[in-house]
Amino acid sequence: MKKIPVCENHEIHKNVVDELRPQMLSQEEYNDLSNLFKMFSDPTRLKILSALFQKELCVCDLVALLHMTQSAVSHQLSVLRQNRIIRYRRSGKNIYYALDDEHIQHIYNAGLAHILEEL
Amino acid sequence: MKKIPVCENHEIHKNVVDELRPQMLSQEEYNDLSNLFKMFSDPTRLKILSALFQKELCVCDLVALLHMTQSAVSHQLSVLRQNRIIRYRRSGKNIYYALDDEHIQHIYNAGLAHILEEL
DNA sequence: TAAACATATGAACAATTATTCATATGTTAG
DNA sequence: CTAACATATGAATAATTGTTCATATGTTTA
Repeated sequence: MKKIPVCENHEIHKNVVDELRPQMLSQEEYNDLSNLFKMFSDPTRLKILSALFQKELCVCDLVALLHMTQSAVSHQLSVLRQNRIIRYRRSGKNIYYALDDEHIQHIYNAGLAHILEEL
Repeated sequence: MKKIPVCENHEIHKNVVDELRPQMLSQEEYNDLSNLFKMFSDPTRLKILSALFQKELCVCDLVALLHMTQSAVSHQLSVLRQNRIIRYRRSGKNIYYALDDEHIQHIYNAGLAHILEEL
């Protein structure tokens, strides 16, 4: 004789959950938010972002700075671009990338504060 | 006749890169930081975190709130635990989870501010 | 116009990840 | 002690992801 192992029948717990529910975001908002944080979840992208915090840079600058292939850097720039984290402008043969939003640095710094405190 | 397509020979660009380099973090710091943000890069984990911002909860509360299997929730709790994002305490048959650090909510809010502004 | 340069992009591949299923562990009630 | 409950965990799997390789696109120079 099997029972579903979920404690929804406990009245106390049910009330707790009912109180929480209205405060939750929508599925779409959680998706958007997780996609945003995904942009910060790779070391290469973090390097690119922290370089762009300092100044606008072209792709070859980033390639030289990161010691990575041009293709790998370009692919990550493409991801950041598509998620509106960075923007670009063309200048002759070069394409210069820059941050699209000052929020980005704020998110980055909030994370950095956390890992620097963990010593 | 092939040439390496990297603009390091351009003196201007080289100076730019040399100025940036000392400001960069170490590889290990970028790894730690990306791992931290990875914790926020999944909708299920974000739901768990935003629920725990409000109050300490046991696993079955989260299962009821998220409408997910106990196993899926438990696995994500395990990930968050191992990364020291949340802590737990046992109380009888239940295990209660709570945030380990108030930085977590700060990072979350910084991200949330960004997506809510994008309307 | 052709060659060189700077960057982008598609396909392929290995690595990582979120969930499910089955089962194990630890706790309490009877 | 045994059954029921609450939670954890290992294995399997499908989906996602970061990099590489090869090649395409767009710009400038000669």
